[in-house]
Amino acid sequence: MGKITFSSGEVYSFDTPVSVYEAARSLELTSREVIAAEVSGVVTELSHVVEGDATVKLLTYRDPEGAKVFRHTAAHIMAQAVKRLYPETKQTIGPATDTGFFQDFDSEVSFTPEVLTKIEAEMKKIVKENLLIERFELPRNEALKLMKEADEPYKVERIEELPEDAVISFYRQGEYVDLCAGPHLHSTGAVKAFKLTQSTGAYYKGDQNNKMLKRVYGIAFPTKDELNAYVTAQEEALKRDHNKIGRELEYFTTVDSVGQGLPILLPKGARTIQRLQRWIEDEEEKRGYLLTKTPLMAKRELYKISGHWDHYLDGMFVIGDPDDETKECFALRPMTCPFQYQVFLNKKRSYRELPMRLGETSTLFRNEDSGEMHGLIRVRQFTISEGHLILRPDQLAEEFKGCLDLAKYCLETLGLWEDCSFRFSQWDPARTDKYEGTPEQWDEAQSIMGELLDTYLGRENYVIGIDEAAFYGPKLDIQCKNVFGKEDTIVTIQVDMLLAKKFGMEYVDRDNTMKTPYIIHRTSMGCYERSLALILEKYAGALPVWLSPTQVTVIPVVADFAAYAAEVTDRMKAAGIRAELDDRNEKLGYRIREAQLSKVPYMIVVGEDEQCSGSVTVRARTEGEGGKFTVDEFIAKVTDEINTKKH
RNA sequence: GCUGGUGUGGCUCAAUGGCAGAGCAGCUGAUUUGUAAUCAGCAGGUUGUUGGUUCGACUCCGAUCACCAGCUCCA
Repeated sequence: MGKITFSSGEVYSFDTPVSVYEAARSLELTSREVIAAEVSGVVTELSHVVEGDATVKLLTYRDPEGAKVFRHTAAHIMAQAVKRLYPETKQTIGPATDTGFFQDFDSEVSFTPEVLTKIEAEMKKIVKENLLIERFELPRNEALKLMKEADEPYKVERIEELPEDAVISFYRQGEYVDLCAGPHLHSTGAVKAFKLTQSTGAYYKGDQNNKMLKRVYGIAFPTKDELNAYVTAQEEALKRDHNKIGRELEYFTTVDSVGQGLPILLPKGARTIQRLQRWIEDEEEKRGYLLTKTPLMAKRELYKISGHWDHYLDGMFVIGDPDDETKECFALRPMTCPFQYQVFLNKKRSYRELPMRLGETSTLFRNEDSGEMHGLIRVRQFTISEGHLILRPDQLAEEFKGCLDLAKYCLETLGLWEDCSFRFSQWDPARTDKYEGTPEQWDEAQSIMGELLDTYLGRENYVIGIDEAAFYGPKLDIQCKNVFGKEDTIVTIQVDMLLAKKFGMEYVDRDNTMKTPYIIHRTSMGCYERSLALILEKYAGALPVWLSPTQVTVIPVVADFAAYAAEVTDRMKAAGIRAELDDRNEKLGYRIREAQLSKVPYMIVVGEDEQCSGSVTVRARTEGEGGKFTVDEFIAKVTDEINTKKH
């Protein structure tokens, strides 16, 4: 009748339909580790019955698809436990995620840590009961009847939303039945190690106009060791959290009376951002950018032209009464565009002046919702390496590439490029109220940008995000993950014609006609605060030498050598190295320890030997970089690292 | 904004309705030391703020602010 070809090469022939498990078992391919199967490219359960020729790959937890099946079953076990403990709870969805699983419930129960502990205990029972997990399918009307009888309104709604011809499947484990596409494990007994990690709120269907459901997150593994290893790894990752080490290492702080999302950059943080800023401004100057400096606020009238007043008012800090048209009203700027455009608009422009690349270290203000702020990553006042390129159509491709090259150069230099991914953020044609412009204009901008992205990045290297565009145009967002695995945009490059038209930006073309230029909005390394946060996490606080607030700490062994230590410090400072002297009356080992805790790249210890020979003994943060140097050698070494921005 | 959690000196934490405490950091003094914490003393708190319950509140209840995670939203 047919044959099953396993990915390991074995072939099983059969005359009557056979389950994957039976076939694999007869060939002795199963083990306790096998948890699901991919049959002719479709992930399914081991009990799946094969009726014709098929290729089969047996999946374990080590296969990403297998892990998802495993976690999904863990989610069902949690739902079953919740239904046992709190039968009034209504179920909604409960998928596996990249690292674990969650379930959304509609329930009066407050899922406090104590309640989670109770649920975990019930889950343990369900695992111990080792319930068989059975799939069954029902016609639509019977499926609806079943879920109505079970009083699961969200499931009823889900079935009603399914297309007419959809297969409606359910999974049963013990007394628990759930509408679910599957697949699942063979039984509940395999989920040996799990932990419920947190409970939060989540809007039904992700829409904040809907009811807020209660979401419980968990993680699950085949063994306790794997669970413990994961928990330990998470704890280690959190030690890199910029919000923790950035405060401990005194890069920034926050003050209640200053307000949310308004971090105070301490001397170390300010110094590092200053280095970044000078570097970017110089780099952009080399690449033909013209530096501008424009106001941080403007009258309501400017934002009415740009569209911010209609589309972004909630995001702005307004000074004055926005509804009183008889009085002047200002707003702090949330974006630089309308300000920097005034530079172009200053006089009549010729095609010969294009491309005009304008750059500005631009401080912006955005009135984010109170729950949005996060350390230095999401704040209400921030400074970005802003730029607008005003272009003839024939210059668009090359200049777009130039922006990509610059972003790549910046992120590579910071060491973040390898952690970045690309996102083509488009508008949502169904939500025209959110966006300026016509569908034709959006189609034009998006198709141009799509072509540029296909050419310079390759289609396989970016994902598309619908309804993520700026209100005036599509964006390429370069995304970087923080220590919690959450993605944020670090660099953005946007193609826009709408605002140019709104502001009446034109140039006289070769044929003496007026043309509207294309504009690229872009950042080169993005927001300074956010970049600092990400490099603090990347390097666990041990910033590359060129960005370290202090590059060398000079420590005399005893006070007798303080004068020599001071001389060495001064020589380094004269050479442009940020050196500090630590000649406090503390034990040598103690001062070394403090320097290490501060993550300074180099510390220099000087005593009698060094003073007599005019040398320094260097202890480096990174292994292999230390040793004994003459002062000049060491200055040359550090200077080289600063100049090459080594990391 | 919503859900859950947290809030005690600069930092890390103790005190489970009955006297607010420790270590580190800080200050003063002593110690003159060769590679991860020298010794002693001193000072530092209206327990985020605020209202209530109580003979009595860091502790219980309400409000509010901030911080953390998630949702939604965004550089």
